[in-house]
Amino acid sequence: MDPQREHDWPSTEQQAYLVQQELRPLVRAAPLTAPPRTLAGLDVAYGGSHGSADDRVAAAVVVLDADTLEVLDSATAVGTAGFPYIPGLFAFRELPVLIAALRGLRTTPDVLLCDGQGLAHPRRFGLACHLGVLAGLPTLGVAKTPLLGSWDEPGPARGDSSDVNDGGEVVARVLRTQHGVKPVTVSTGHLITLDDACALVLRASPHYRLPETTRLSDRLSRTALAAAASPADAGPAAT
DNA sequence: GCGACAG
DNA sequence: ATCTTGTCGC
Repeated sequence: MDPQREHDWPSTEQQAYLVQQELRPLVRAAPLTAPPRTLAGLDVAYGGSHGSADDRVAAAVVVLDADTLEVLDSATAVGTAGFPYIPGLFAFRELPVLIAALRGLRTTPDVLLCDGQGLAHPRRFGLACHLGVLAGLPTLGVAKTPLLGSWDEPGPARGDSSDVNDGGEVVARVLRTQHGVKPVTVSTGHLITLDDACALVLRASPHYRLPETTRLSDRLSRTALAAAASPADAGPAAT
């Protein structure tokens, strides 16, 4: 009775690669069917001892009016990070709790603004693509730092941008959301064009480097994590 | 082979 | 992501 199997089962990491390979063809490069009326931001906060593969996490989703950026709906979920942080496999770490949070919404957002990459990924299937396919909604990725690719430094003005190239294709765009700030990296997730994705990110970032969707979901996920620290946690909770 | 590497 | 003091600037 060896503790190990005789046969070499695929490692968890290898299985994750296979899942991405299977799901990637489901991504649609189609444009938005209509101007979005609502935008949703998603983020995850981590707590407890870091580095561990099963720490406490809290996810938050905040739905905003696409024009006024007024908060229309929000939901949170707490859980466990059952997957380590591996660049390229980031989605497997945050997806479960993010999906749980999404299920707590009363409304269905028109577009999901994800905290990370979409197409700008080694296998062209980052978190935003993954989330788009699973939720069946238009998604885009807005990352604070690029994961790969090369690009020219964009101009200094708000709205200035430059295409990110990787392997001979444009996979993202670095976009200056405020004058003089470090650009964010925007890439398509699902059912949206890169032009529309950048326009939405810019519209959602009237005051700061990061869009309000990201800032609000970041804040909410942290408070949700703190609130769930003492009591025995429950499932998704709507606000 | 070596280094880099979303959050 | 998270751990953290002081510091620059409006």
